[in-house]
Amino acid sequence: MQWRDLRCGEVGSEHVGKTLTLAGWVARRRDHGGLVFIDLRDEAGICQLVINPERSPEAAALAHGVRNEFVLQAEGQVVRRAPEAVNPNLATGEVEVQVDRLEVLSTCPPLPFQLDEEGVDETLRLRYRWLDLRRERMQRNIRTRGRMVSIIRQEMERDGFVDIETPIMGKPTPEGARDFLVPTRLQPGRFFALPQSPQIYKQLLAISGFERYYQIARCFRDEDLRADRLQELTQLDVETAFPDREYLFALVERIIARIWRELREIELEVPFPRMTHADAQARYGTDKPDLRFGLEIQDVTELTRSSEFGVFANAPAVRFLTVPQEFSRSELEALERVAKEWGAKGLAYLVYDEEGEVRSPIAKFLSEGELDAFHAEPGSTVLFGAGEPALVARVLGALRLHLGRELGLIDADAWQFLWVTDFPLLEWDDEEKRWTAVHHPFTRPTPEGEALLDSDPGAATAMAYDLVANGLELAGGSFRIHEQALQQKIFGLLNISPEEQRLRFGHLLDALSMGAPPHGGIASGIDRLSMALLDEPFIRDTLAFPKNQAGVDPMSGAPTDVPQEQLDELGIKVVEEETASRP
RNA sequence: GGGGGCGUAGUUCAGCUGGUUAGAACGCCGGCCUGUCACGCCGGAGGUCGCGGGUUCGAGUCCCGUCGCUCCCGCCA
Repeated sequence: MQWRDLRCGEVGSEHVGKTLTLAGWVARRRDHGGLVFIDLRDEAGICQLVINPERSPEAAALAHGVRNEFVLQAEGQVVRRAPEAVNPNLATGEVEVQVDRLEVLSTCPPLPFQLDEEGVDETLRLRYRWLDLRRERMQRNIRTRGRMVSIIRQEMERDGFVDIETPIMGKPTPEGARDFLVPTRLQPGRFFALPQSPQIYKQLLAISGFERYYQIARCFRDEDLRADRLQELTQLDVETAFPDREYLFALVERIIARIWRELREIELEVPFPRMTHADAQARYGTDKPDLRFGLEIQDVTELTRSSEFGVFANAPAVRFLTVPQEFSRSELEALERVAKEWGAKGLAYLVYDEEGEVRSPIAKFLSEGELDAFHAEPGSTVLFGAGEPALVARVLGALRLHLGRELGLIDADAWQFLWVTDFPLLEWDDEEKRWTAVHHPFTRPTPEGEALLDSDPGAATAMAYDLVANGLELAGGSFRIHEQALQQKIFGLLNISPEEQRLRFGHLLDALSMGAPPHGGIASGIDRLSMALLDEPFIRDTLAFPKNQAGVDPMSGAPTDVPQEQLDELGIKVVEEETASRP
């Protein structure tokens, strides 16, 4: 019998005297009154061993000198501990075992950091990740993530999706993120690329007749890391032939609802609400609105077109936020700094004090009609954004989020899932002077969008959608282009020449020409999903072995230099030493 | 590529405007304690204040540079 079986219920007298064999880490040892107490930790929790030197001199001798984090194996009998007879704040488990025999399986020096301490330097934690992972929180994260993936697989297979692996070594992609490249000895001077996603493969599978494909796929992007961003990420990758958006949304809702129900005991309301991308931009200034609080953006562009205030009159967009708080001069300066960080030139405001009097440097330029339109309750502040619509949205969206956090408007226990639909198809890149794909170049325009491709491509909408939860993007997908001609047209708009199209995407274009069914799907970041599920602010703590923010693994030291012979074989010459220091 | 923050004992941190031998807690080592459980009590070891330079009679503290970490912007179809 294992002690963890006892923990399912209360330890009763029927258990007393049962012999147990158990093994685990020594979490703590105390000597008291001639007895030795050892808190033994295994994956199920903590149980306490009591060693009486008179009853088992052998065990006592072994226990002597045992510090934290040794590995022990012990045999002994369960001792019942009546709750009223012991400290009610019993911290080391409900089961106590009187030890008859004990063996030290493995010894340990003092640890480089204490496992019960929070805020330990991340480099240190990553360097000794095998210790860090012993901590309760990390055990919970990794185990919960495993159970989450298991639920995902069950649900996908229940609906007849086939798990198909796709190559890790593939072809570099010209669009999107930077590729990780892999040289090969058999083809010196040529490179594979690690997949940024299995996008083209899954489309080819749909064309092959696998009408329901899924994969828990590893993806790689050689871009800078963030608290919620990895270079090497895992995603649930889904593709269907003859796609049905309602089915895909319902599938994802079903999976997520089950995950939250079984792993968090939270019942989510399904179906999740929906909002168009245009609506999200206008009302929340972002494509991933956090709906746990209001503070919506309002538009007054029409009204201010004839304003006496030049900044408003000349701006292509004027919008504002009404905040239920009277800000001081210094608070407004701090808010202006936030606005400037996001690209605003300044921050115009109207403060209504407790008497309802207006305090503002711009009030004197505003007409009666304007002041009426902006009017707010006493003890509140109106914050303006004026300029290009995209900029105004970005600035006010950032201010809204900043204020939501600062003013404590966010209900930390709430879960606000949201489908954002009808994304734009294309986006103008001012630096490169060309259109780029908002989602990816294989995304299908809506029928209305397709009609606009020649006249006003920037206004074309796409059959693309994202799932957002509490302001975090958890999934995204689209219907794909399944006609060769339309795909070529989009490539053309993206400024990819026919020669380049052939070179980069010849296989896809050929496949599209050979009876490709309509297809589409969705992908969801498992790491982000874990973050949300676990309430973890840092994505790296949802992974067993992450890299640090510099993309380095402090444990192994990777990436490292390689011997010259290895490079010679690959036909690679390293021209310039990187300035980054080596571990 | 740019901006902010941090770097002091094994760990987490304190160290005000520059001023004796740089502190605390936890951890570690030794001793005491007959049921401890954040045990308690007594004692002890442990520091190139990231590194280099400068200002000063005097620098953990001020200045410059540099390295590392972290958060953000850019970037992330």
